[in-house]
Amino acid sequence: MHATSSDQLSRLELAAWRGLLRTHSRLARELDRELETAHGLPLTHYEVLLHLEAAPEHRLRMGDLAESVLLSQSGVTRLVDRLECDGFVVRERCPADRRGLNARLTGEGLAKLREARPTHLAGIRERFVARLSEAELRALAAVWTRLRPGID
Amino acid sequence: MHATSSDQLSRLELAAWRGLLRTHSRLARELDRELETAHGLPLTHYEVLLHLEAAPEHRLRMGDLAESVLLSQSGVTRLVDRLECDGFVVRERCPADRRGLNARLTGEGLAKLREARPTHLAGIRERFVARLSEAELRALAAVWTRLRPGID
DNA sequence: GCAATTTCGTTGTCTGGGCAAGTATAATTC
DNA sequence: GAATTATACTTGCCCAGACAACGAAATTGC
Repeated sequence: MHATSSDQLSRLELAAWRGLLRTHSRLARELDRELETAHGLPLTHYEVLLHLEAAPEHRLRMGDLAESVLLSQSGVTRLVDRLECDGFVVRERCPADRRGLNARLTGEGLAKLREARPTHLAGIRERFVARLSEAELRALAAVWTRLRPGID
Repeated sequence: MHATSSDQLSRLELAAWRGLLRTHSRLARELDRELETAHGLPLTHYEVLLHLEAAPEHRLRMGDLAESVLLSQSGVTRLVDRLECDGFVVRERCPADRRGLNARLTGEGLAKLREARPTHLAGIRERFVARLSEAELRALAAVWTRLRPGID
């Protein structure tokens, strides 16, 4: 094995780390392009629709949505603006807490999601899932679990 | 095992995929913040310095640099602009091909890199490397290899 | 029940980065 | 060797997203 001094990374460590950066960068770019050209839908938009579909009654508070799609609150405000313009989502004042808003998926939004989903799933499958064995998928999932913050 | 139909992902597949997105997002954000607050150096800047240091004579063509840091050419043009303002890098017309430019690391740039490196390495170690076993690191490296484009 | 504080979302502003067009040099073709 | 084509960067323009400041509603403390 390579020595692992405190102020440098071994080749293995470096490969594991830089691979994450490179792979993510490439896959995110490719999948976004694919979705955009096939359906005129950027990946961020797709992800909002997806999370809304999965939510009870197809609605989510703005803040929860932000967390789901890994964006800042203001980022989501504007993202939902665009989706509302497209008619894929509507904002509804939340009755229980009148500060809050629910973003709700419209029929049109759901239709768009269903149209785009096969493309995206196929893209993930082709570039990611299908290239890995079940053992490798398990290993990945285990790694992500281990890396969750606050878990020592 | 979960069935793997052609138009949806199994839980395992989903966990492997979404984990990549989440983990990358969180780590990139945290490491960038850390470097920025500790040394006033964004992660992208750090990466340029790092790749230049590793290059022969501490210099790289703009295009090669773009590839290294996973950015577009215009992105690197502007990134090098900023680094040149900071005095960490200089552009030198390439004698062999006078269209081209080399970005060269300055002494100041090298000093800054050396100042920032321990912070960044410690960050990677703490959040990533140290949480994984050697077997897991190997598994990750293997996965990245498998996912390289054009490899079936 | 009225302040003080906290929470939820939006808005103003700024910055980084992508694409397409532009400029300059090199390579190729005839 | 002149004209075309290709390559290496830069620039103009645009867009998405972050942060901080803000308003509105809820919660807490007294």
